[in-house]
Amino acid sequence: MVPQLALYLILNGCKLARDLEARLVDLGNQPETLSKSCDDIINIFTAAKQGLNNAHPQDPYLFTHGQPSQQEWLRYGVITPAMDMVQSRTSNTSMGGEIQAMDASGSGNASSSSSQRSHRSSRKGGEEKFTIRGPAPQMGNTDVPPEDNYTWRKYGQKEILGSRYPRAYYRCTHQKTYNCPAKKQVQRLDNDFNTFEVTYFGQHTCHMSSTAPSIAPPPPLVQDQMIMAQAMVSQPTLPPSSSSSVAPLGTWLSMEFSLGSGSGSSSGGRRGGDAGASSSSTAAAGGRATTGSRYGRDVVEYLAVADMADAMFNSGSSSNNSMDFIFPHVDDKWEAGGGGGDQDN
DNA sequence: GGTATTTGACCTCA
DNA sequence: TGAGGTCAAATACC
Repeated sequence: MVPQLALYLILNGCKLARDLEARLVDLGNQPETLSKSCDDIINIFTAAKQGLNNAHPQDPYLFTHGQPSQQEWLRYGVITPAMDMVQSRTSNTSMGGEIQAMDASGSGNASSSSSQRSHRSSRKGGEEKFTIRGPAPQMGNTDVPPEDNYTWRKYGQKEILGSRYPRAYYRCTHQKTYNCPAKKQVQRLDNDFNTFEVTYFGQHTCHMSSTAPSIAPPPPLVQDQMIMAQAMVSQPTLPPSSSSSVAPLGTWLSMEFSLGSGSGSSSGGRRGGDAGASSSSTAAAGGRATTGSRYGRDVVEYLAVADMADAMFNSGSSSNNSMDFIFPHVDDKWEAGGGGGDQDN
């Protein structure tokens, strides 16, 4: 029996390879990018291989229960700082699955001196946070942070001392309506323009409110699972020689799944016309960073994500391999020509 | 008109 | 005191 997640990784590795092949001509004069893409693919297959090697015959579906134990992670052979991070997060997950604690900002490569600085909020009360990293879209608008199925409103941007790129500040769109304290900061890495570092603060309470929209954003558990998948891809058990904890092409795969077959949140947002042209706040050229999506789209996206996550991690006894459910979406996306052009995140 | 982003000013804290 | 974080007026888009 093959762990489903290993299959997932293998398939994603194949897709990354195909993607690389398709872009080979364009990247012919970009050895660094090529090298990076190769690393990504190698990392994914390495993780998959280790997963296969460490899979226990009696435990074909490792993540059936959604929240694997430390032992399960270890057995799977993919325990890494990121896994540790996820593990700590899941272990601190309450019934509602809210984020309790996490700070992985120091676990990766030092992105910038400023990023090591404590945030204002953490100065105040040690507000819990967690950081994830991933590549900016390589096609289309590369300035938009990845979609995470919550709706965010940008409320500020700041040049950070020692950082080449500004930091953008977002808070939950429902902050006022539902008193949701969730926030996030998005910043490119100094040494890697193509990589975003997204730091989340606080817990989303908007989906808990009895008056909140009937269809809420994905439950944190789903997000945990998504992050697990990201971490699997971005933090395979490779020697720490890969100084970067970033996995450019693959890290946001699960995020991209959330885009479903649509053209990305931008098309559903109020700036549909800016699709593909919305820019970061720095690229002032008229566009705007559309970080959130309207609920109308979120509904569809969330349901798709939830179903896929469920299929990925909870397929358990089903003989009907859920991967068939998952990857057609991926294929759609892939075949959409890297459809990034229309995607806003 | 409603909702979003931009951006300079202000606030907070180490 | 200075850097990071937030506010809020101005502006843009639907």
